[in-house]
Amino acid sequence: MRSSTLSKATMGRLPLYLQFIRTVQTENVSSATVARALGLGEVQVRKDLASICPAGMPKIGYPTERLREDLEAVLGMKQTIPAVVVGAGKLGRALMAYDGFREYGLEIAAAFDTRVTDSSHERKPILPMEQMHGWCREHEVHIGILTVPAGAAQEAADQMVNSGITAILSFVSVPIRVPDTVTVKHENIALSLACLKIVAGMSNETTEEDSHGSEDL
Amino acid sequence: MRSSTLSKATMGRLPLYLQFIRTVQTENVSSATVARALGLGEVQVRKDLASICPAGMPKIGYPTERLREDLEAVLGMKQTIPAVVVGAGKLGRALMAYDGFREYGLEIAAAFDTRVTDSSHERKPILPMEQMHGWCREHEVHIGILTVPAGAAQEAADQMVNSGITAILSFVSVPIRVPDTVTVKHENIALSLACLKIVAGMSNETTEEDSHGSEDL
DNA sequence: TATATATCGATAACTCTTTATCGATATATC
DNA sequence: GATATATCGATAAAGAGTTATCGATATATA
Repeated sequence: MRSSTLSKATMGRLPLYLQFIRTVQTENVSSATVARALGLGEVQVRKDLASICPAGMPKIGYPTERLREDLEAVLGMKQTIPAVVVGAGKLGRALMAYDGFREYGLEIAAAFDTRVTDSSHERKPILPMEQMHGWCREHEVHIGILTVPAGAAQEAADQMVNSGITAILSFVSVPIRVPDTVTVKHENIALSLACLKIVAGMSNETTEEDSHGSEDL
Repeated sequence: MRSSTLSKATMGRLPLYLQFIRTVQTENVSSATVARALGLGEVQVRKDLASICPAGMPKIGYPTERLREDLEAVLGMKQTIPAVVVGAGKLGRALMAYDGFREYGLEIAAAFDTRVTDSSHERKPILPMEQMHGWCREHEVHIGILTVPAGAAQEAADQMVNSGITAILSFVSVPIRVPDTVTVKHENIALSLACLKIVAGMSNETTEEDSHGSEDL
């Protein structure tokens, strides 16, 4: 199992590196530069980058172009693959319109909803749920974004799984049950804000001890 | 309370517990039940809960009501505090309409944008950026959600800081620079999806050598 | 009352992640 | 060519987080 020594933690930082590397203009970039820009430890950056790009050179750093390519390769951004949105409410439609996905090799191809509202002014089709199965099979879509109301989440998820979706990004605040073969990632925005509230010390209970400014959680 | 023994990891799970506890109907709930429901380890749940609720009893479990209260207390949900949205685009307006924040003691009070579009049909005001400073000071708002285009992010963030915002939830994909006194949490949706793409094994780039299915991340 | 059982809390063992240290090397300067 | 310096990769140490184990205890049952 020595094929990918990429730990979860490292994996989570790779997109961050890519984001920054894309802004670098110089031919080479050192771990120290990256570390400073992203507020990470220099050694950590070196360790992360070494694990995916063997082109680092003493005194020089990493060749920017090569590093970017390697990052994109590992992150699977060479090709753009399609995703669907399930639940064409406000959030769902906002995500459809969001063009930031392309940078990461993803494209939202369509949305599905039980109530098909007017989608004539949208650039991408909003289709009735009944068509999801056929549509996803036909277009070989395996990634779905779930943005339905909590009450409809489980049923929608079931239909997604049934349609061949194997990876779900859920914005629903309740947990959903899926087979082991399907991966679910919850993106609880309210929860994120709540954490921020805590971190920012707006709740009487503060974790007052880490003074070295790393502000994740 | 001096219980600053709450690790980041634990902190991140507390809202998850709260979410589930709120659905529990029985008078008491055991760590095993919670663990099963959330797919966590039984011991881990016990450790987490023990750190915030001393009312666990052998053979009984935790008193549901008491546990909920303690969770809400630690998470600072006793009182609802206001937040503002900066950038009233599609995502910004979708977040304004999202009512899941209240469950976590947060409420979006208003939005600000450079171009003030028609907000007469919105329940909450969308105001011009120029008014942010005064408005936030007057209403004592210290949490902001940043949903402007990447190019406008830094300037908007500066204005937020200047308006007294000390915690920012950013949906912008570029890093923003803020003083040390301000906490920023990035919520990169595209990035989340990208990770999912990797996890779901759609980027055949991860395991080139023989792999035994090391399913990390 | 005695025994059995479910469950907690604490300690310890383990694993994962981060940080520190150090020798090696590419380039620059003398 | 010799020396200095920036930077890498590797190894080791330290720190966090997770999982396993075990004794203690509240209730149930005989």
